[in-house]
Amino acid sequence: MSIRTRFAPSPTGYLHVGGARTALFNWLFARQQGGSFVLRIEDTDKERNTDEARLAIFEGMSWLGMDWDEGPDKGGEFGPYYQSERNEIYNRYFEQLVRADRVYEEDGAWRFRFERKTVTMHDLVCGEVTIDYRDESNTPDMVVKRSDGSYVFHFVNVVDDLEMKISHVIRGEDHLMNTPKHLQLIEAFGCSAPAYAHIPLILNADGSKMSKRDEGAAVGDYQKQGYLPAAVTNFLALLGWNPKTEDEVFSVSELIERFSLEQVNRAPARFDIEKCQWMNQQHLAKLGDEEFAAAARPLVEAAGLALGDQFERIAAAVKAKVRLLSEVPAAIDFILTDTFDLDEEALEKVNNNADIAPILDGLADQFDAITDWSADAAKQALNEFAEAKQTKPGKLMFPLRVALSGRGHGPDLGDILTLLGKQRCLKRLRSFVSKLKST
RNA sequence: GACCCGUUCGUCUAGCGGUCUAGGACUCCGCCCUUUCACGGCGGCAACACGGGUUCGAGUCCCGUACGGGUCGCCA
Repeated sequence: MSIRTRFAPSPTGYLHVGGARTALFNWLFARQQGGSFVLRIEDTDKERNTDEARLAIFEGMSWLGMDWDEGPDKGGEFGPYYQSERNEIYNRYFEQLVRADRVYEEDGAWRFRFERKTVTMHDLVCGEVTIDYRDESNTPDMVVKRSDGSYVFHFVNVVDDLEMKISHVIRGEDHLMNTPKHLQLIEAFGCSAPAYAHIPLILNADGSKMSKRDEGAAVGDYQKQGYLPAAVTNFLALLGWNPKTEDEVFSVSELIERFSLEQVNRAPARFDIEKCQWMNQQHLAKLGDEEFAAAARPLVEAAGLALGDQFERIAAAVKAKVRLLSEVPAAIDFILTDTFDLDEEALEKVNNNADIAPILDGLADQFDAITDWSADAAKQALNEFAEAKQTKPGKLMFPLRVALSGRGHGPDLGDILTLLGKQRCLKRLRSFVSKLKST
């Protein structure tokens, strides 16, 4: 029996992180088991479907690195993979229900007649769950075909999973109560059911249900804010699943290797953006300089900054210092351009030392005397100067940092000195001194 | 309301009857490293929802209560 999983979103909005995580669990499981991962678009709600939403699904999936073996634009043995194109198949299955007298008409719609008995499912995550269908008030016969002739979700979803030979249905817990309905339908078709695994939902930080519109709900936003797909994947995987080790930072292939449905939790998890950012920082730090520069480039360009020919080195100087790639432009703008803001707080800190202006002025002279500029040469000059002034070099480094970069945080001072070069350092130092005097 | 599922630090979680004076991670705080900024290292604060059982022994099993989530559509 081959392992086949699927992700079956409906194109009615952007790709939601909850949906992405469902897709991820299916994808990880399929990849680990050497099975197939199918993408099926459930576009039966003509009113709400949009092309934009359909594209957002493809883009989100691709960005996160979840490739599908069968699906739209890819084809496969069990297509078509848009439900809107599968009507003949549904008609066939519906006829079967008619012949077996399992459906009846009501107001033009067709209802499926449940068997009035208890239905037990064996969920891979939730365990054994029994629902009593003898209680008719709680489980009214469900509509499978609308009065306009179209089929509803429960029907098409079940038919497609059967037709596409899906072996494991991994979906959100919001479908748990639907499963006995699906089981009854499958039984009526005389087929055997796939295995089910219902994974807990993702909640907002305050514990409320996470839905569209909520902060951090759209996968596309993570891309815009400069998250690495591998970091988001890693974070999402750890929400409701644990790898049984104390490590938390995993590459995608490590996740595939370790994933297991048995280790999926049953309680819903809250979405903690702080930890997600930390995770991103961890993944960012593991990148090579070249990779990091390539990942940061589009965001720096989008900020309207000219890259210059030293971009890779400049970007590398802040690699271990940012949590999000979107922080990169503001972290290096003072190197790429000469017009940048002076941080008031940092300036105030420097001004706390009333005697600093003449000292920095003297340091500028010292720098000016350097013929062969380098970070080491500049630091040596700084040391000698500090000694002459009977102060510690460390005392001068923060003011120098602020003078050169306009802020208190940033790349290593040595990197700043090198990347800026002698002339720009001198100019900034002098102009900063004049600002100090005038304050 | 009915029916399901759940409940360990603020958050993500380890724990599957004794090894738990409950472990790890994020956040926060302190120290160290760093002549600067970070990274990093070390340490600290902080949890078994509550009440009954079962048991020699319960965070771990059972039952209630409370709380949270889900589902009750001709949406998916």
